[in-house]
Amino acid sequence: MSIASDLIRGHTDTIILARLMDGDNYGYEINKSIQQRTDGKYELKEATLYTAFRRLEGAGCISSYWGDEQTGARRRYYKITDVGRDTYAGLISEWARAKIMIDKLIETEAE
Amino acid sequence: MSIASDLIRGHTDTIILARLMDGDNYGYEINKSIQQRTDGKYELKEATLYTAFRRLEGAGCISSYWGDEQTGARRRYYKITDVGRDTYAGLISEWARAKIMIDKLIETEAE
DNA sequence: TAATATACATTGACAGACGAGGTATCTTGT
DNA sequence: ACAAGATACCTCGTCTGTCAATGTATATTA
Repeated sequence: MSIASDLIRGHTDTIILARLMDGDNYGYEINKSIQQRTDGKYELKEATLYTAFRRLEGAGCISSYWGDEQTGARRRYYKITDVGRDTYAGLISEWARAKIMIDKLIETEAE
Repeated sequence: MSIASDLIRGHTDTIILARLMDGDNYGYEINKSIQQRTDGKYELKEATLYTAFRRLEGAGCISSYWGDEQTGARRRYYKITDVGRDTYAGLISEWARAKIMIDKLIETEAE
């Protein structure tokens, strides 16, 4: 069973930044690694992915450059910036707090 | 520090259904109990709250009736339906799975 | 040579959150 | 008496993020 995308919404940037914390990477490969990590249960839709790249680049969290592949389709690589690293750290700790808060909110009264 | 609403998005319905699992209640009071549970860190904005009531009622998850207060402002009470209880159970288990999935996705490679 | 995979990108529609604004009643302080 | 604030409801219009649909181009494989 798949997960409603509204539950993932708000994590897209964190997910992408996490992948770039592991090193420079390009869109298609990033999405593949997301699918692998979730055993195919989740993938970012391409439109969502590229929208997020634009957003993150506009915010100064990532920078991009074209790869120098001699063969195959061109690849645009992304690199996380210092701002991006700070943002990532902040999002991680926010998630930790949000998890606890949501759990509290969706609990029913003890019986 | 407050929590980005995009992290809560997708939980609004679950949060409301959880409160109604504890018994019939009305909008203003539901929102108060949400604030109390989070020590004031979170509240549903009124527009969000009433939008969600309409959505949940339209989906058959809740029903509503006017309270018979003799004094003070009128109150519209909501009651969870059987469909709502099933929906709540489904959302809870989906959240459990989503939490695990998100944690996997925002982790960086082990070093 | 057709299909599939790789790899990028944009457009337009849609849904949920929410600021701003509105209505009405009751209580409390001055 | 009267203003301010709390209680309690509601809607409209805007914004943002997601995503289906669509398009481009190259390489591999059946």
